[in-house]
Amino acid sequence: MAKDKLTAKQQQILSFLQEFIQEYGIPPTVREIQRSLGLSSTSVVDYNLKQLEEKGYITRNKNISRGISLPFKKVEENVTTIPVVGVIAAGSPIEVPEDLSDPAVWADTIEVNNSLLNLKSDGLFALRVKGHSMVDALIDDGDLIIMRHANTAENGETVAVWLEKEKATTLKKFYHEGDRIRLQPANITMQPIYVSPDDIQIQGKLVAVIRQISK
DNA sequence: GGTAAAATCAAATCGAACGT
DNA sequence: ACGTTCGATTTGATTTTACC
Repeated sequence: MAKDKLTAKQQQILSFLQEFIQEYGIPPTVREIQRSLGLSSTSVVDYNLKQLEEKGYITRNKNISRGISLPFKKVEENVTTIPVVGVIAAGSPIEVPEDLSDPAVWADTIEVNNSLLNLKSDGLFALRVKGHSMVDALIDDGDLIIMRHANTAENGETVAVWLEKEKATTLKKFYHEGDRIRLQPANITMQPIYVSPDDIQIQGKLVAVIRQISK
């Protein structure tokens, strides 16, 4: 696996590093990191920096002040990093977090080589599918779906929809029929849901499906 | 058999000293 | 001023033990 998991603290340090370098052009000192995280010892910072270094997130120059550097952007030019923000399932309540830029809400991320998918990278997020309501659209339990943020949809598009009454998000095909909306499961055994446009909020459109067949 | 309490072990943190 | 190291301490998770 490409990515080792980071602890919350390491995430904090990493994003602080990124912001600091972004702002001042130079990396912060150990003590500045310490202060910003409210720690009482620099050794904690050192400890976590070592962890980060081992996992390949940073590089450190020994003997030099401000010797931390980020190995040029984990995200290389031809790779798009997409946050996996949660699980989507017909019927059960799932929040799609608003602030996708906050790493804290990411369950995980996936990296997709741009040559595999013809994508604009902005507004993308991914969800793990739970349930079988979309089997006839080649989406089944356990699949990873890549979505793009959107507030509107055309008829026939597959969208993630927030159902105001159920307080849930679900994946369905979208059809606007007169003054109501039909949310059609792509599963012959399941019935469509009819809702008023006021009761739903479109979260995003389906962009791609990733299915793992075996390990 | 099931579980709460106790023991154990590793990871994380601290505070201070030391090195450049 | 800044980075590094080290022993002691705390915290958290895991395993073992003891008891009903």
